[in-house]
Amino acid sequence: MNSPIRIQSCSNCGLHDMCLPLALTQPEMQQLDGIIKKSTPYRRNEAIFRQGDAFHSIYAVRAGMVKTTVVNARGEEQITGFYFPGELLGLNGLHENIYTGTATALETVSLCEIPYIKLDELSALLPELRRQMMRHMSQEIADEQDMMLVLAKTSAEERLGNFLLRLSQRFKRLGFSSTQFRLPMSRVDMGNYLGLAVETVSRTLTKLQRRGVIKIEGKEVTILDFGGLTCLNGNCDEEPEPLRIA
Amino acid sequence: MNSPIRIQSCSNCGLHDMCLPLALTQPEMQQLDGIIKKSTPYRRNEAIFRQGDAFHSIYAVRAGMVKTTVVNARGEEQITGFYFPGELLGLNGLHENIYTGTATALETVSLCEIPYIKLDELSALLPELRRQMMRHMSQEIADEQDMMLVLAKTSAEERLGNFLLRLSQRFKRLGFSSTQFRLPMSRVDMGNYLGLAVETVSRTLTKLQRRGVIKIEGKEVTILDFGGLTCLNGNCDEEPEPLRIA
DNA sequence: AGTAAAAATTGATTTCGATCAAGGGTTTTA
DNA sequence: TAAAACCCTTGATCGAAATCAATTTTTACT
Repeated sequence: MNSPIRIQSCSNCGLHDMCLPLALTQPEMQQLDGIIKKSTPYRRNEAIFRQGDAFHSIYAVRAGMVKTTVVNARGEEQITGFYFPGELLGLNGLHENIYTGTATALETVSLCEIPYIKLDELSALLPELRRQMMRHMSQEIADEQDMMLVLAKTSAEERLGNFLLRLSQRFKRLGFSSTQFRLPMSRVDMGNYLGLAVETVSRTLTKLQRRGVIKIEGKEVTILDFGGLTCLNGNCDEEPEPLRIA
Repeated sequence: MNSPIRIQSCSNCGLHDMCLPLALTQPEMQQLDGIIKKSTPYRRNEAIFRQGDAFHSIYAVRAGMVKTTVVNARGEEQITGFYFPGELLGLNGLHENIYTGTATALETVSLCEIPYIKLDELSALLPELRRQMMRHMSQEIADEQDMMLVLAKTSAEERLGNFLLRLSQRFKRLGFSSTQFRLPMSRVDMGNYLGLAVETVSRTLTKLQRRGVIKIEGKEVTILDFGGLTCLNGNCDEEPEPLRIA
């Protein structure tokens, strides 16, 4: 039913499958084991770290999905990202040694914990891992800038289309079907992330379904027409077909 | 008239004033000089790097202000940030060796260029500089997440209020007045950054002025009531005074 | 299994900000 | 110093999505 996405542990770094192909010697592997802790699993809705907590670790997702949120002074909450296996959590904690957001498990989640104080030690041992981490940070900056564009400039339909496409790509990268997958988050969460009311999310999904671009049954999504979705992002010449109401 | 904000070069790292207080020996300083290039000044509207260019360098702003933009497939452009002296440009280029955005000088700008291929060399020479860079990246991630919240959840008034406050803080950090400063960007740019139409920016600034929170004459801003602005961000108990039309 | 609680859908109405339109200012450039 | 290009402001209208409201479906719990 609600089984989390699970991937094999990376045979090179022991973190996850998405690692660089590092060529490690046996003693290096053992050293690594002493630094990186495999955490006990987190359950649905359990917090991994909270906004304002003292920063102590970066986490790599091994299985399951995680959301991160920030809260402003007025108490409004914004989901800032969904994290898949192979992605890193807590990168925004380094600059002032405080987590600037909260990470919550969307389902049963298992993680690797990399204590911050071991980071230099780790860097020395594995310079490639450090570079990898910087690439992850760079990726996150680029992704968030794209998200700013989405939030500032696009319609509800475009946002949902873009969102589904990006989910699809990530499932594909993990070796799962890119045309059929299970949404790990609620409609409320989608709306929160995309800056839309739940009602708008629901209506828009229905609209896309009527148009024959997707099929959606509860949390199960099937993408029927990638072209139609890509169109919404402007990657096509013609405008999408206007909805013809029966 | 249009003189860029200029700060003294950092006596430690030679990059800028905002650096960590690094204790460098004379030979270390000389090595650094060979790695970091002081670029020729860029003029208003000149591009420093463009979206899609091969990634080659990270830049530190020494004087003047810079904006960065991303463009989506439909050709819509979004300003993703304004960069002040002491801040780093190009951090989003590392992950796939391509700049994922464009950086443009808002006024005459001088920069330090740190070639990417020298980055490892530099890291070895100055581990503290590497940590500093990671902190900058972390800061950028956190800032952008805050911006996502602003774009997804707040009204035009709140966005402008938040924007002016953050500008004010940055001017203060550079040793300038936090209550009176010159906006380095046009109303169009503000609107673009904040996800608002120019007309809305203009109207909202007028409204804030009528309410006596700010005074604005062209590009010169005076903040008259910090409390009033902070209120807009939810950092106060009472709601802001509704505008009483004369 | 049965019930309570939570999540999702659909409809009606309202609202904030986009868009359209026009006029006045202010820098550039020749 | 003209004129051209751009920038800013204000007004009127319109529309996409928020909000309010009600029902149905799904999930969680005893």
